[in-house]
Amino acid sequence: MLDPKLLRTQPEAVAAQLARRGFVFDLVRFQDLEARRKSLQTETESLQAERNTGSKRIGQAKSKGEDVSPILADMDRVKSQLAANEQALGALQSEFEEFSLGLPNIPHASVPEGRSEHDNVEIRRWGTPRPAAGAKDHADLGEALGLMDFAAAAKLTGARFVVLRGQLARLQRALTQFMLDVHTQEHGYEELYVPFIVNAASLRGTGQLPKFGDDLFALKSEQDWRLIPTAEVPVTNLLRDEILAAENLPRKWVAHTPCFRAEAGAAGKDTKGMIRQHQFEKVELVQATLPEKSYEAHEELTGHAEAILKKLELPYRVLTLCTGDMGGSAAKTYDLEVWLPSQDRYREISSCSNFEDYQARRMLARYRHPETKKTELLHTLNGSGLAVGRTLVAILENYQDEGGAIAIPDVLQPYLPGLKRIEKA
RNA sequence: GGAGAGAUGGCCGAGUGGACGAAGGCGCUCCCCUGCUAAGGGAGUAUAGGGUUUAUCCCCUAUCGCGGGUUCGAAUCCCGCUCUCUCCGCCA
Repeated sequence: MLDPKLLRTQPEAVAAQLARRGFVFDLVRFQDLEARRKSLQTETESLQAERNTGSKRIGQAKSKGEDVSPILADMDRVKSQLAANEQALGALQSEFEEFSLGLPNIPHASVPEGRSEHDNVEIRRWGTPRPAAGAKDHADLGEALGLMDFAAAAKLTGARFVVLRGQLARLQRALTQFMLDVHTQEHGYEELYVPFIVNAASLRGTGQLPKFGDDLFALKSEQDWRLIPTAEVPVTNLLRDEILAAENLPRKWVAHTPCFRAEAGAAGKDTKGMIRQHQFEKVELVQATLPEKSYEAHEELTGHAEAILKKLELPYRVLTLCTGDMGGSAAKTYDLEVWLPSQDRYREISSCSNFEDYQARRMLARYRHPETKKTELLHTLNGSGLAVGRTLVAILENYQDEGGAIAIPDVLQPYLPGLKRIEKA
């Protein structure tokens, strides 16, 4: 959510900033809503004040044994007027809220302007990509090994699921544990396990609702519950309605969870293999920082995700997402893309974003300013560190040999004692 | 799943229709006193929204788990829900 004061005082400037994303801020509608809100709210609140003082006078008069009927008659008028006002104000406020929740974040000044993924800006590369020639894709490799079974998953559930077997299942577990260990032991994150089902308030807090509900799996239960699309949701919402002490900042959390995505708009995309699944494992990094520290933290957090790729010796590049490709809640996003030889290109494996106070305002995540003693909004950040399923894909493709066997990266040896290669049994 | 009890500020806890945004205590902050320590005295100490303002101040509104209702007036009465605790059952 954007700062309502900013919206009120500088609506044109906000509109110009959002236009960089290609978002059309309806200035006329906003100013109309705002004008109606202001007059209706002040009017309603003064009626409430009138009612409150009137009620107090009745109490006082009664205790003195005086006649209260003249005041009561007056209260009758206030009451009926107030009822109408409160109803109108409530309706207006929900309209206003819906409008504000639909506004995306203002992009940071350093974010390149652009319309689509083609306008993203590559800022660095690491490693030497192996040539595409002769490289099999991960699905062919995995199936040939007999360790990756899409048909079985289709029987159990449907398309966009997979069954991993044997050493591949074990490799995924090793990867997860490796990532968690690096982030907790080398990067200072606290490890969490969190619910994989969340309520609507949590999804609103991080920005998945109200606009992107189609991407979520909803549970058929009494409660309004959804499967998490990312650990970002439960982890960041730990901050919801909290006021942290400044000395406890930054908070750095890492959590491994499955992620569930309906992939509503992805029909026909990445239909083969494990790239785009309804369910995948991810290790997620989340930070909450002082506002003035968040960009520093953003670079740091991105580096933490990169560290995993480096240790696994997987070639990758880093992009700054352009205004048009960035998620609505983010002020700035770096994507990490890993080299996939079979596709002869880099594919997203991590997305690291600074949300500034956009999520914090939605979820009232605050800290107490040590000098002013007032509450201020935190800045929140997150990034994949990394998407485990896609990391598995990258290892298969980058560590394959001519015979279709997969070498195990050195750094995973402690997690897979004795296993040097995965090959057909 | 069944039965019962409960939810009040940072914490404990009082409050069953009117001067209650909420006693009292603890904690915390500032000041005073005290030659150190201990003790003592005073003041302050929720959040959000709005109005006003350069800002502070000030004013208004809302909030006693959440949502409705009754009433001139609700922490207090009524209805629904959520969560917590205890016992029983079941279960990893």
